[in-house]
Amino acid sequence: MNKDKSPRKKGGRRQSGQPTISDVANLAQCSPMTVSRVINGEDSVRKSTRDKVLVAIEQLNYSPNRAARSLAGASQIRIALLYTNPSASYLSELLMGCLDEASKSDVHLVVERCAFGEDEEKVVRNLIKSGIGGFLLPPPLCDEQPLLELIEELGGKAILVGPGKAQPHQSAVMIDEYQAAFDMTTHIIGLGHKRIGFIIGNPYQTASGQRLSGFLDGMAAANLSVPESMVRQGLFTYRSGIDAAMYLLDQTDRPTAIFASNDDMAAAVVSVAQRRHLDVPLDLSVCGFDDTTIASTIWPELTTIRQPIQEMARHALEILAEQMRSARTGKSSKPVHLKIDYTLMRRQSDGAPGLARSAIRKDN
Amino acid sequence: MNKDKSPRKKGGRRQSGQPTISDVANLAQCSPMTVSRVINGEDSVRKSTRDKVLVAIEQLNYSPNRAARSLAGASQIRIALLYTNPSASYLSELLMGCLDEASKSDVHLVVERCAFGEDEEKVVRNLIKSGIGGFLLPPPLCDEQPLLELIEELGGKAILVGPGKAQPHQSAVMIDEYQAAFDMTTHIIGLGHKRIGFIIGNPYQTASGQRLSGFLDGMAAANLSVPESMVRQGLFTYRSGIDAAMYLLDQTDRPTAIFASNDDMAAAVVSVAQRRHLDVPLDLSVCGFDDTTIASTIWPELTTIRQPIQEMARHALEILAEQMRSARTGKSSKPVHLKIDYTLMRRQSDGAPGLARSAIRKDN
DNA sequence: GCACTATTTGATAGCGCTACCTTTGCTTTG
DNA sequence: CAAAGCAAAGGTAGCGCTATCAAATAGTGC
Repeated sequence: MNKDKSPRKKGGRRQSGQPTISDVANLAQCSPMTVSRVINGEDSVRKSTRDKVLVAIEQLNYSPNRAARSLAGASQIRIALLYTNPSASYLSELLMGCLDEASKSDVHLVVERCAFGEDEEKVVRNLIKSGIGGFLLPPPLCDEQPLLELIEELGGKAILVGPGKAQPHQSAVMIDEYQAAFDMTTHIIGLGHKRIGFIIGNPYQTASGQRLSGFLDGMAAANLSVPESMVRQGLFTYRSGIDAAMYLLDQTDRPTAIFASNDDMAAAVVSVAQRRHLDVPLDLSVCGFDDTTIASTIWPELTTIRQPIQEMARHALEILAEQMRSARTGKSSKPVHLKIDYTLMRRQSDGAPGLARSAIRKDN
Repeated sequence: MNKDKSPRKKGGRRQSGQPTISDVANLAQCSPMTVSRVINGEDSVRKSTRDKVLVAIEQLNYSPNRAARSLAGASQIRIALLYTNPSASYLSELLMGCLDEASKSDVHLVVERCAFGEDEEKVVRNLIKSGIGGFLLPPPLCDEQPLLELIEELGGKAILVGPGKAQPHQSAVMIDEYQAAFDMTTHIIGLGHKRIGFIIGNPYQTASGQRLSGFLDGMAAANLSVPESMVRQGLFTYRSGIDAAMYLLDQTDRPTAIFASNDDMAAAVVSVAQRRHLDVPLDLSVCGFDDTTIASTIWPELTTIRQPIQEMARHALEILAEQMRSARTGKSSKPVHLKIDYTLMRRQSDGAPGLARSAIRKDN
């Protein structure tokens, strides 16, 4: 009946001007259903047909209408992104990644604050009751065992973003914290440092332990000893970084480099050093971890480890959505543990120790 | 295959279990159409009927299905949130507010990076071509006249979030920058300071001028003079804050308080002060503006002005969506300029001018 | 070749809602 | 009292997509 590009017949209420699935079908000379199949990656479409459809999609610059899709498909997967500590930069990157993927895979994303240990349970219960089936948990929530158990008990699915260590029951997207710390340590050693201080992160987050191990093994691998006085506990906060830095720099044989388990503490180290008129990086190299905003705000900017948080978020959402979709059709799926590559961001806070540097060309 | 426990007649594909508009209509003994009218606040419904419907809605705890709504209504308002400088904390707050409101008012939100001055035009053109009708512009994009003109020219609508100054053609949601700076100045004076330094923000952002005026007028209102040596240009960056702080503190009669036009620069002031062994706030009070993450990360935490960014974002999106909706039905609407209240966040970086040590200790 | 599964494709019928038009039930008037 | 006017309610037909099932086509073994 409806022939073609006569855009409106009587009763036509179309307005968006966007091409529809039928437009594509017409161009590709097949039925809308087939186009739908191609879009949804079903594999019962012959290669030649699929290609024709793909070409038509490309040509029309078609993109499916979300509203129609979720109406018809009754799919509407709903996922909550829980957060506690609004470490803003982390959160916003996370958000960007999630948003992007959510709109791509047609997931309804709900962002909800979930105060650590407090009303946690209530929040989760409410969300599940309101139809949320999946949870995206960034640190430190992803390290909280009771929360994970609660979600599982209530029939929700969870995926962990950036946990220090993978859990057997939940999927996770993470970087190799241990390896990253190891690499950073090796990098510092490569600069010529031998006496290197380390500030441990919050002991309740599993990542802290991984980073510490990475550091220790990195030192061991270079046959460097780590006296007890060169390792100090911190809490991931700037304050704790100040205390730890003071302790480390008070040692009679002070370190020529300090590797802090996150950027906030590293920034604190820089501040303490400068108060003591130690030039960073000339007198003291400082390295952080995470590449949060503060790392590139302060001066000198921090050499640190960057996690591709946005990418991780995207993957996490994708995996979770996929698992939920297959769960709906009865299939159960095993937890996936995806490791993503990190980057060592070389900036201005590190260099060869002391005089050695001025003897060497100062080109970096 | 097992024929499932189909609780419905064949063809019934409902799954959500949520009540639909027809359920409400049945209960209220009227047609779905009437219910729709009530939901949409049309006024051609008799009071008695409307009440019956309202009761039914309440009873069933009905809420309309967004997907169906936007499919049928062909509404689907699409708004892009453009950003340049990923000042993460600002962005994430902005995002949270937008997300929340977007899902409430059924707006499709697209978040897009728009490099300052660079491919700006291309980004905007593409977005408009892809059906985006509205733009949410946070600083510094909201101060860029060419961008505003481009959007208007292409038929898009824009709303400015936190511009220094309202534009006659665009709606805006903002705080009173001038008044906030004035208040902060008055606050500092109230602490007992007389010699107060000021660091100006990036001269290309209109907010900078507003803040400066607020400061100057605040000083004038207290009959305090502002020697030229007490005001220094900055660029909103930490680096520029360091330079400005050094300049101000190098003056023979150095200030007892410094008010920086944003938190990054204020943090830099603290750092410089500490390097010179000036205690903050005992020897020098420091105040910032914006309440970004760094303000509460460093030690001492900064006293600063907090904008309720989330709330502003919510309002902005709401206003823009409303304008777009009415624009579609032919009505045109005047730009709205909404002023939101800010808060002076009192923290640890300010206090009465210290009497104790006036001389600079220069030991280690 | 023919019956008999696989594999692909197509037709149909909605998903829950609203635009648009028609009908109903009153008032207004001449 | 009929013609007309108007407000309130209902009916119909999709919005763009997918679930479901039926049809067509291709692939198999005897």
